[in-house]
Amino acid sequence: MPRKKTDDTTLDTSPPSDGDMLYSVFEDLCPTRLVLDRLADKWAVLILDRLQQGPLRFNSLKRDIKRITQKVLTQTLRKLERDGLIARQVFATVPVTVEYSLTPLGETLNEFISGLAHWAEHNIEAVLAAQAAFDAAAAPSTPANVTVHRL
Amino acid sequence: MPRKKTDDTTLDTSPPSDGDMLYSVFEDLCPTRLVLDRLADKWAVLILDRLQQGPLRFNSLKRDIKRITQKVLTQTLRKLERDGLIARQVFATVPVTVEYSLTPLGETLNEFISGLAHWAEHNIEAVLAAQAAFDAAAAPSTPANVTVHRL
DNA sequence: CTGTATCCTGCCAGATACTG
DNA sequence: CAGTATCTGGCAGGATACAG
Repeated sequence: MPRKKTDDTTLDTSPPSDGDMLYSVFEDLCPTRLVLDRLADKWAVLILDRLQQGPLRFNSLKRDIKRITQKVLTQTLRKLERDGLIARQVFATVPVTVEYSLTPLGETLNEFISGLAHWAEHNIEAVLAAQAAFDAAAAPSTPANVTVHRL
Repeated sequence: MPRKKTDDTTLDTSPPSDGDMLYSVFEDLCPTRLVLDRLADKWAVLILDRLQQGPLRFNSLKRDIKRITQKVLTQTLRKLERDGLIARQVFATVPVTVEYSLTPLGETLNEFISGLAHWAEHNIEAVLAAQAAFDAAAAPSTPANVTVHRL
């Protein structure tokens, strides 16, 4: 069976379509949302990151990205290929060889991811602290000198 | 009932934990992943964007972000609050009033989102073109002078 | 107004088996 | 080696009802 066109994760059918603004995050066909949806995919980011160092074969990726299944790896690679972020090259060796690499477009996106990673590492402390504070306030299991009575 | 500590979407229990690298996207507790997981949330980005113009009340957000349900709005606001990205202020008016606003941390993150939006709008043409080319190659329903025979 | 509590449903990741 | 096909369970997200 030939490759089927899997239109999922691209756009959803927005029934009411009550909007009259164009190209907004509030619209379903917003470019930002499309990109965000790609970045939303944990595995996609992992793959993009992995390919930063150069082209890799299918099983190399599978080995590197531990705990990813063949199916999900294939699906994610297809999506990235479809978006023009990675390139797929087949070599007619005896057991066929397939190599994946970043396209120029994929490289520019990767730069953004790097920037985001930088932000994340720079601010992770603050986020973690905020979470701890929030949790402490919400669930004071034993906040300080408070005695908890249980039946 | 007091607010419960909802630890979902924060970290998952990684059973094998086969990694010996620290702070990598390959680790589950990678800062980048944490941030990415927030951005992955469609509604979260929408809220962050909405708050860019200033503080908003719960129902304002609900009205602005069409098609979001109360439950999901509340959940998302809690997550963002927990991460220290937005602040929640309660006014003891007769029907209680609650206002949400960006924290400084949230504002810096928003700048990154803006950058990403810029990239998206700049490159959406290329992505769309790549998708069209991919689909055409994968599903040549009637690519050119090809006759399709059906029973 | 600003939530919480339930129930319900669809979709997607994971596991598994098979193929060129 | 690099996939495809199929089944399944869990859970995020929607709808709805109710409450302080």
